[in-house]
Amino acid sequence: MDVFALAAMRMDHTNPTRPVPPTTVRRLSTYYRVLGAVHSEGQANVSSETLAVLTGFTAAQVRRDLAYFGSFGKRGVGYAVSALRQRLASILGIDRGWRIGLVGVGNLGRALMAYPGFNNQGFEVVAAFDSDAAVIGSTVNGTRVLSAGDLAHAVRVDRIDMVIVTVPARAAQKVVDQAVAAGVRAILNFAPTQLRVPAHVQLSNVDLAVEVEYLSYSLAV
Amino acid sequence: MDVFALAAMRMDHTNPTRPVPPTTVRRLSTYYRVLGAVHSEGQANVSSETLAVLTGFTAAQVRRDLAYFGSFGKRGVGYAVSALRQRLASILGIDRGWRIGLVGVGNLGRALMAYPGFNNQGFEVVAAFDSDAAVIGSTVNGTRVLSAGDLAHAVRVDRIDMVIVTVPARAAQKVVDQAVAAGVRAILNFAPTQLRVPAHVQLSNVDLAVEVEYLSYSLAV
DNA sequence: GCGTGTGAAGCTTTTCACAGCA
DNA sequence: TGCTGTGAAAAGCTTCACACGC
Repeated sequence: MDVFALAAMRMDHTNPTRPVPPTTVRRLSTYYRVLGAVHSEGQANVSSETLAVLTGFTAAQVRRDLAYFGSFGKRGVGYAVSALRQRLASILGIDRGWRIGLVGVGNLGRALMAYPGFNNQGFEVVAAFDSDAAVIGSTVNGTRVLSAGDLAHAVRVDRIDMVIVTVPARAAQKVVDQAVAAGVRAILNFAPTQLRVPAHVQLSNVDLAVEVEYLSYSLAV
Repeated sequence: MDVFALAAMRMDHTNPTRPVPPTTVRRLSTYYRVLGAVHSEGQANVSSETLAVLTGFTAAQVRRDLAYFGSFGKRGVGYAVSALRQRLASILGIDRGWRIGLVGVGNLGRALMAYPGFNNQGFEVVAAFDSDAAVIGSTVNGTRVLSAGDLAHAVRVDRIDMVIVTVPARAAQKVVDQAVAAGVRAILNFAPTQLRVPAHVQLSNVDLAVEVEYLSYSLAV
């Protein structure tokens, strides 16, 4: 492919021309979810104003967010629900069947394995891991639980792209080191601790205490 | 108390003089957590640079964040670990023993009830609720599980300040309406749906799908 | 007429860089 | 000397408001 073909690709409204704010990417996820509801109600088109009501964002935000990826709405009409939903899936990469390994089959790990939109919508938990002999060998949500020691091997054999970490904080870095050494490209960390990963590995953290404490602050003011 | 006493209160470095960015409040939560670790290592003082390494934020962010609430560090020395930790607890309001009701005792609800820093650190889950007869009456993490129908009554009798919602999306609005009508002041919502609450009620949402999809986007780019 | 797409303005948040105090 | 606290600059993000195309 030559340089002109590459330039054409960039012009076809599949790739953004300007940098996309991280805040926008996080909102895309919510648009995708509510479009599912709109779709199952049989609506063919939806306006930025309606999406604003359904998501809690503003209409201007909705239009700006979607416009990063091309002109996708029709003036006077709105956005085609089904096409927009597919487009968002493609942009978010959740149409690729990412292969996920989940480490730590406690309550949080089980909750995530059963979460609507995790094991189905574009993600497949292909293996789960734990260090508790009472859990190893059992099946959770249709996925076999392996020994934590098998993580590196399984990452390679099962071609795991992403690891979700739901182990206690003290065990998290070791898990991540093994996963990274075995070639994992992304880590989603739920353990309340700061993890170190090489620059080529994507890391996101979810701290379950942050939002409660934010609410506590709001009440206390 | 006269107007001068009130003015003095505002000058005593307990209350911020400038508006505090929400981003700062969310980071305070992380400072509080890592200060616990620093404290148990016996460190008396800690610099903004060290806090930056431990949290993944920048040293300038740390100093700016803490300075919203007063001059709390010593130049050339850093921040007094123990005093800063107590101060953050006071700012975040997590020294007040907020009384929490948790609705939806599935895996996610159980995970939160067992979460370090939830049931202890300043929050007390005083009652849990579910609609499943197989769970009602049992005890989870030392808390009795009541019928979801008892929510409004329990909010009043047990003086519940905050409700954590870990029910399926379709059941969430009803739970919130009951809790709000009974006088709850804050809602922490884990259900993937947009909730409506009156302006005087604080609402925070945690969407567990957002960060996985953000990682998916990062991998797909 | 309706509702998108987007310059421009406004606001928020981060980063820089250094004066000033222990 | 070391490290905080903070003006000022830069970067990032949201909102406004309206031209334009369906």
